[in-house]
Amino acid sequence: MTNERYNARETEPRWQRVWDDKAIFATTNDDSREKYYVLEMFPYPSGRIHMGHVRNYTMGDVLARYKRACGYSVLHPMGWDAFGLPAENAAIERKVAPKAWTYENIASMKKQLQTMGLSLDWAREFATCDPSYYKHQQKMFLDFLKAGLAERKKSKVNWDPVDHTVLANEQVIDGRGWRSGAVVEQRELTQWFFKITKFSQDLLDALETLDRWPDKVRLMQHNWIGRSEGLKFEFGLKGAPAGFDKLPVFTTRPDTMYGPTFAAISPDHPMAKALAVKDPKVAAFIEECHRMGTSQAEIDTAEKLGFDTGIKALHPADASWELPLYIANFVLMDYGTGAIIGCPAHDQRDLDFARKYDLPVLDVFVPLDGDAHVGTVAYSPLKSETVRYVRWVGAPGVMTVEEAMKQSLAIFEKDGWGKREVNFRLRDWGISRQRYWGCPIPIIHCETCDIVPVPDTDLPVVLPEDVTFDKPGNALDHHPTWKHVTCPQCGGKGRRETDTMDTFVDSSWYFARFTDPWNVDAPTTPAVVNRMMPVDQYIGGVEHAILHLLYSRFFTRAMKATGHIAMDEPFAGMFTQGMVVHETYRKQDGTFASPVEIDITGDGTGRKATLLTDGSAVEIGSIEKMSKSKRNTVDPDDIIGTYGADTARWFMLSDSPPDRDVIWSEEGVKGASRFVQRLWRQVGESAAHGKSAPAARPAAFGPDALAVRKAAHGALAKVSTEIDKLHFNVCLAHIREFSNTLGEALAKPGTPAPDLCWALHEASVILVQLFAPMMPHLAEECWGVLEQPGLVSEAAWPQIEPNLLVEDTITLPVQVNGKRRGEVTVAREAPSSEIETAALALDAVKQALDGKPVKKIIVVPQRIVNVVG
RNA sequence: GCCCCUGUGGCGGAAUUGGUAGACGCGCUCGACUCAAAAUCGAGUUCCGCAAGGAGUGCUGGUUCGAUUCCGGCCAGGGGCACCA
Repeated sequence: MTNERYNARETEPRWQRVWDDKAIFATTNDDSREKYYVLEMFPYPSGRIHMGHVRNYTMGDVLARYKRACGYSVLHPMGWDAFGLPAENAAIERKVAPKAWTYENIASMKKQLQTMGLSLDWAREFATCDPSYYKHQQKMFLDFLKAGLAERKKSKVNWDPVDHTVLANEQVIDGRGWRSGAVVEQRELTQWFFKITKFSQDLLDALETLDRWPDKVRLMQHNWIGRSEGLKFEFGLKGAPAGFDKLPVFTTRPDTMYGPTFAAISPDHPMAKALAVKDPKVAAFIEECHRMGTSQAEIDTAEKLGFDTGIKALHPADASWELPLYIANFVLMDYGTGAIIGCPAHDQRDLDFARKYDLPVLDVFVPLDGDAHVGTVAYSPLKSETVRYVRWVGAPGVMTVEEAMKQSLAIFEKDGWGKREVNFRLRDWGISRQRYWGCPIPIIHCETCDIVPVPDTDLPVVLPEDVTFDKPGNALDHHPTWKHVTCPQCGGKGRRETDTMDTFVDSSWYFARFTDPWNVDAPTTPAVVNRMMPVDQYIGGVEHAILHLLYSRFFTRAMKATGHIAMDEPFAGMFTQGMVVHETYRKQDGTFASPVEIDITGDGTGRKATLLTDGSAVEIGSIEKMSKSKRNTVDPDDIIGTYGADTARWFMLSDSPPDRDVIWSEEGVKGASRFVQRLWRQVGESAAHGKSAPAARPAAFGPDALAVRKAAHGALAKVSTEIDKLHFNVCLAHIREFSNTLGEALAKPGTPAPDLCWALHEASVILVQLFAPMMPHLAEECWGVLEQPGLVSEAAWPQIEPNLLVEDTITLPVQVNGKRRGEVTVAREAPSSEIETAALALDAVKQALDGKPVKKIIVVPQRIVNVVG
């Protein structure tokens, strides 16, 4: 028996070295066992890991270690999402080269990750800024180009004036750049795009098949893709400029075609531009529209503005029905056709516009009172006197909006005025970034040949390292020589594309690269990638629910189309973990204090915080996401240094369900630390009993030994199913419960009988295996104490003895009229009649019935008895 | 505005998917050890009540022998999308 406290600082590095020396977490690609691919979202090498990483990688590690024990060939790799703006900012602020800065950060973060004891296959490690990685990305870009999945087009882009770069729609949040927070401007630029919209319908449909994804994420993607069905038709035009004799329009409300009073086009519509050339008033109006901001507040408060062009739009059903055509600021060019039909009675925006410009409101259906009738309003009989054209099939009367839309759409299609069309909100993915620290786009612009792909033999196009950041904008573009090349086609003067790829491209296929990062000739090795992919369980933050996950789904499809992979979906299972949050502390001057700067006294309700330096009071504030600005971060190094990685890992998993936020608290960590010591003690005591246990398994077990064995195998069964469901908090509760039971058995006075000794030792071995995925270092140490062969990290998951999971006698609760009054203990297979008799014989039941006759007895086998009086 | 999720002790949360509500942990209370404190260990801890007993899963109706679980209405908190026609 050992009385020494468990010393994580000594054991953890030791076991990490053992695992490393034996390379037990290396995965070979020719393993014949069934594969299981566990992946956590790889980190950006900012320099330090934070608690979010600790949580993310602990979850993945538990699963990886568990699946390994279950006999799978587990792939669990790690790498670095290494391109991005912070490296350039560091270059500007600290005069270090982006490359050097990035690789130094990788080195120090890797060291930190290694102290966590993760079961990673480091042999597969790469950074996306390695030329050996982005070489293949450039190749795939060219493949996509050939396959029509990438193209160059002029487009209005979101321009971030602070970062001096273009942003994808997905990267603009409330009209601001996702990184800089600057108000985004609209600019017209020629850009490279990935044609994600080619897969709009497929990306939407396939969401149905992703049954191991959170509903929330699927829903978000569903809405983001934004499919809407409607009618596309054309207005005839009177008085339009040359070349515009028809105006195509898309509407999702064909039923409102009976009551339009105007038509409108976007200020960016080609016809508006044509008008502006001739009419300075139009030009001025368009200019005014463009001045309007795109921020949320500005859009909310923006007034509807319109300019009457004098042109008449002719209703497709009746050319004599002329509608005034406006240029209107609220019409978007990039949705539908950039033109709308205005029916003020049934659209709030149209109504606002009509009121402002004094246009009639023709109610198609019900009398108008106040706001426009939208949504699922029931339809009243049509009022032909207010409607210029009515041809309704079926009985006029009450019908739902859906029904009205369906019927009117059918009429319009039948009469040939328009066609059913599907529109998506999803836009093509603009990938050009005017930044240095990214993957170069392998294109040469030639004066005679125009766009020329860099020949495969010249790949990778490597980033130059001698760059300066003394002026704003793209350092790559500023480089004196890099971009000047000869055209590979004509040998004439050429210029390299100086835009680099959006860093989301880098992270859109790294999971596939992990399957064979050694392949120098191709991005993937088909035989390998098609065996190892898809990722069986992907784990990461919900903040990537749309961007990264949607791009990866697109990229996998594009890789399939170009022969680099044979599947559509990269992630069979997806899990979004919650954040790590912490209390905030506010000093008297209003600034925040860090947890290490304060001292907390008092109990749960009367807790008081004071500043360590001068003892002044500190206000304990709200619980927030850990952030530098709130100064409520906790450094993983400090925690691991003080308590050990196992304690940190255990606490990360214990308190909250993994998909919800977890509150990091000093008390909680201490609780985890206590448990580590408790386990160490229990295992020590059990090991001592093990020494006096018979070598062979006893033929029979007494009641005490049986109880211990039942607890062990019960816990084994529960823990197994809960890990599979990623319910780590529940899983840990079961382990603690089992430890409590074992503790009680160990605390019993007297010398245990041989069969109990055997059972205690068996139970301890199982206990150690159960917590090994969460606390692997402690488990290895205990494994040795219990004199088990080899490493627990390589041991097979224990076999459940099913006969220990069923009880011969069971205790059933007895209710009277739904209220619990007592319980009966009966044989598991006892017939209902016997249970009824036993239940009615209970004094408490008789008392509760109070002499009333029994109307009915419900016996649910092995569950409950309910006596209805 | 549209769409979605969540409401359980002082706190984080369990509950075999309709069957003993509060597992497990944190905190707290009492006790042991100690000159004392920390640490550790043990007992208790949903609320009201001395007790018998009663109430109780945001509120409110309903279905059911039985509802935290299913259905309707409301309230509160959180998230996503948004001049998308």
